[in-house]
Amino acid sequence: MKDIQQIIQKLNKANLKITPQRVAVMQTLLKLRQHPTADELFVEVSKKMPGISPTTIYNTLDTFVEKGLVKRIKTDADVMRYDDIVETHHHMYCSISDRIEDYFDPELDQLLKDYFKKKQIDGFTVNDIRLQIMGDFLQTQTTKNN
Amino acid sequence: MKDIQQIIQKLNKANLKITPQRVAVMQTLLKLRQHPTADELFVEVSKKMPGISPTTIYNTLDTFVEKGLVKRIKTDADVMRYDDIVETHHHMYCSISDRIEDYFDPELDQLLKDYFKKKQIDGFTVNDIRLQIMGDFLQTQTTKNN
DNA sequence: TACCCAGTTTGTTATAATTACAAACAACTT
DNA sequence: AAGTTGTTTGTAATTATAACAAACTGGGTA
Repeated sequence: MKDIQQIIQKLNKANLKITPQRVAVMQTLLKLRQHPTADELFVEVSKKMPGISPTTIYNTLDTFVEKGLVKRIKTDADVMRYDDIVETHHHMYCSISDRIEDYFDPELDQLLKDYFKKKQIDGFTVNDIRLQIMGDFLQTQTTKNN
Repeated sequence: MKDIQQIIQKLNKANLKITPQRVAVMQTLLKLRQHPTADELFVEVSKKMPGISPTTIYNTLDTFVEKGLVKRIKTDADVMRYDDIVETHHHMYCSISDRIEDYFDPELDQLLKDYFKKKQIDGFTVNDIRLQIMGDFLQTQTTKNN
């Protein structure tokens, strides 16, 4: 198992203690295709390491995300939000507050449309493209909503 | 209140019965800035219409989304997913199954980077751009994962 | 205008994902 | 080898959302 060595290196680089649980979670994450959920990881890791606590999975993943070893898909926000604007637009997510703003840009939409018309993705038909623009709102007045 | 008339028209166009609850939810959604959550809507609508059930809020929103009167931000999927790939990439979401695939495209990344370098968004600093490419995987073998 | 019924709303109850917390434990430093 | 700090565990709490069946109502119709 040479990839265990690599995992250990990764953890070390991130200043994390080497624990069997962390190694197992990372190993499983690397092995699984298809972006697993925390629960899927729990089930899978449990096969190798019965008795591991779900909490550990969550903790470990949080730590990994924090250290940049892993990314969360979807947003970091935690609940569904609703938007009465149905026409094409995108969203700016603030990394500090949980502010989310609309971003309209027909020029960009056209650009993307053209791009994907030219560059087909094989085996996939594109219906809609949504940008999540991550960044910071400049500290003018608002740090609210934390 | 002329916007109530517009709401009624919208609902009619979508073949939905005009109920005070639906009007109130839509009205509130239009009024609130900041993409409210279901719960925020519940609180806000409750002010005008005390006793409205949370379930109604959820039902109403689901119906609105179904009829295209409203959009859900984030994904339609329901849980967080994790990805061990930290380098820039995007995701293709299948509208039929809950399959999610990686999409790598350095050319596109460059394009977007250039685009946003040129076109600044005022009051906002862009750190990262994530595309959610919505569509369908062609029915080759897999309809799994539903 | 009164009636009817499909479509809505409601309350309650269930489920599922995630977090809080404190006690037990183990990795690494010296 | 021992101690401190970081990690894991189990349990219990919280939160968002869905299921369900009973009660109700909007709006077409007799």
